[in-house]
Amino acid sequence: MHDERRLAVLRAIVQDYVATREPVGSRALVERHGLGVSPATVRNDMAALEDEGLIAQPHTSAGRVPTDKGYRLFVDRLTTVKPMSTAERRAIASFMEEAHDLDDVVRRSVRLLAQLTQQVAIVQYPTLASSTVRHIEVVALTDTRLLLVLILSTGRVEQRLVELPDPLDDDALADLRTSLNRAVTGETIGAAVTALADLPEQGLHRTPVAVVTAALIEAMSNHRSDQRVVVGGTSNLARFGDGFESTVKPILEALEEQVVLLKLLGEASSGAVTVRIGHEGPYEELSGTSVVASGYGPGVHPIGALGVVGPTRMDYPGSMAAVHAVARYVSGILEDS
Amino acid sequence: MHDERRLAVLRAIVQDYVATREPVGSRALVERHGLGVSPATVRNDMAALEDEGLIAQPHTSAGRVPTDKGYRLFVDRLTTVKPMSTAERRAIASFMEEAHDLDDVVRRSVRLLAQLTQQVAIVQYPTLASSTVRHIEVVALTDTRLLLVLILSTGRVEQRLVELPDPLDDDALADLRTSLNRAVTGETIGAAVTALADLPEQGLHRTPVAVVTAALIEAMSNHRSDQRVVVGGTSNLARFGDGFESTVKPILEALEEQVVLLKLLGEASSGAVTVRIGHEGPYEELSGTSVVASGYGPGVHPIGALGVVGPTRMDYPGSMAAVHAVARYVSGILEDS
DNA sequence: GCTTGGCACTCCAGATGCCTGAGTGCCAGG
DNA sequence: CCTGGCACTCAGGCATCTGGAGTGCCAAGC
Repeated sequence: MHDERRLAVLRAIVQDYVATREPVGSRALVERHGLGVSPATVRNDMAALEDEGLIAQPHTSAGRVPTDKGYRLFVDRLTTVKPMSTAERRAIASFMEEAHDLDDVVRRSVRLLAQLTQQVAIVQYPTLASSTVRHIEVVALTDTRLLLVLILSTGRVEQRLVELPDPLDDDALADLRTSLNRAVTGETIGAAVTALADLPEQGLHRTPVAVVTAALIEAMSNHRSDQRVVVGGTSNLARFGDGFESTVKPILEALEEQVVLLKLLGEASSGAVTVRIGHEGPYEELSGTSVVASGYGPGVHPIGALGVVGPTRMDYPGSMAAVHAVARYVSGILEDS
Repeated sequence: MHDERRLAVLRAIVQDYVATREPVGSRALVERHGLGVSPATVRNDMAALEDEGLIAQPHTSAGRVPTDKGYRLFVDRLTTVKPMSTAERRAIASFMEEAHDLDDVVRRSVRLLAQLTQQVAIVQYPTLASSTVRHIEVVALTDTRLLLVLILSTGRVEQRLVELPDPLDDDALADLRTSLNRAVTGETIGAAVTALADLPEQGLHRTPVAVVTAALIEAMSNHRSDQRVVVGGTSNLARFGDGFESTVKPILEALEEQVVLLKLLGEASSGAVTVRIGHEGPYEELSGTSVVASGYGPGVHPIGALGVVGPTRMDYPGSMAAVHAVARYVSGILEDS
């Protein structure tokens, strides 16, 4: 059987449906794409595709719409990687290279992704787990209140305020600063935590040093603070179309929950773009949406992730290309910083 | 004439319309509120109110709806300050007191406001202009790359990465650090900028010191970084009701533009709650929305602002009370930190 | 002079019914 | 295996109708 033509029909259906947002019929299909066969033939193919669960019709005598399974097949086998135009590459580069600060990089990435894909963009900060400690700074705000500033290799800067039981004089402060840095500088977060726990004074209770190290350990191992995510392009939800309550609201809710966002981004290795379509995701309410995501980071192991969220009916090739490009660019920036 | 009754009618109309989202008629009015008069009388009053432009009817033979002017009169003269219940006060306190870090305070405030008002909440970080410099830390990442960390009295921490033309050794770094801090610690941002500009080495070009001070001056006077705003509760937009494209989309767009947000919050003195209703705002597209905002900060001069955005048809007394309470709470926290 | 009941009028919203066009499935012939 | 033809289905648009909620005005009453 002409299996390839059937797949071509599927591809055409996906493309047309994405473009028009309307169920696509056999006649329109042969007209808009140059399949050299008659509508009747296409109808037969469609029937077969429907049997396989790749497409469906909203009601009898309406056109066909791809199912989640259909989209899946489309992205897995029918998508040709659409490279970004050089103009686009240039635009990305010039927009991103103005950023030096990590915050800047993240914020710009979000805007860029949202802009490129016309969808909601999500960018996760580099995880703490994949960073090493570059420096710890201890600043006395008053004599019983310290600000700890933790500077990580990825450019992240975490702050923490601690209240001391007893005042600490300048010399003690300097000692503390050097001993802390000696213990943890250059270490991974995991190693730093154990190094801090092993510090001689750690055993004693309620000493300033003990309080500070405890706060640092808490800051480093606290998963909540690890989950920093930035969202942008929410106004693109307006393009979502019909069914506000049922589709947009759950998304807005999800976007407010960092935990949910992180689950959506999932784990992807750097460089590889993951696509999660409709029901494949962990949340029932988000069944009408897809997520295109990628890890980023210098090596193979990602240190963070970014992606876009949109309706299942979305431009997968375009989104995948954009996510891929931005992830690569961010990786590059982080590499040499 | 019975002016007070007319106002009572207006108040009743506003309350009912806010509650039901539907134009309110004369009969329903006398039934739901205990006005001791007949529907016919109320109709006369309504006609008068309509002449004054305080209410309007969507079409002949429909109930009445308050106009912007009507809401304005309502908030100015007909609103009795509804104090928060002690339970609510307690909830606010317990939720907020877990925050120490400024970031924490801001994030929690947003959530809290969104929760209390069931609307979109906006919280601005303390402005740089109203802060004094507490400390400047200079960390060498490599020998030609420094991370400047600027710690302000309000708890804000700004970072900036600078690239040096020539390597800087440890001693020079220490000198730099102390001289910077001697120059600016305790100064207001404005004074700090001039102090930095007056540093002896500033004149020389391309020295490390010159590069660093230039970066600091830029960081302190850069208005873009001054405009940090956090938004939350966007999923409450779903309660907005009808007209997605026309109402919700412009709001989502506005929420992505920091500049617009700041304009919306406007300037309010600390402690006083401002209400901007519909067309009173600077943006035509946001004519269906109102903003309830307040400055916060220890003294009378606000160091930041926060508020909520919602449909003109919103619960003004409740929102005003919530905004007021949160602003006061945030002021309190910042006072003793 | 304000209030009130009555009454005629308006007009939206929802229900009903009809019709058209797009699209399908199937069959018989090439 | 493709194709043209044909009967069938059904959503969506359009017109029509009706009920009900609400109004404005007027004349009578307190």
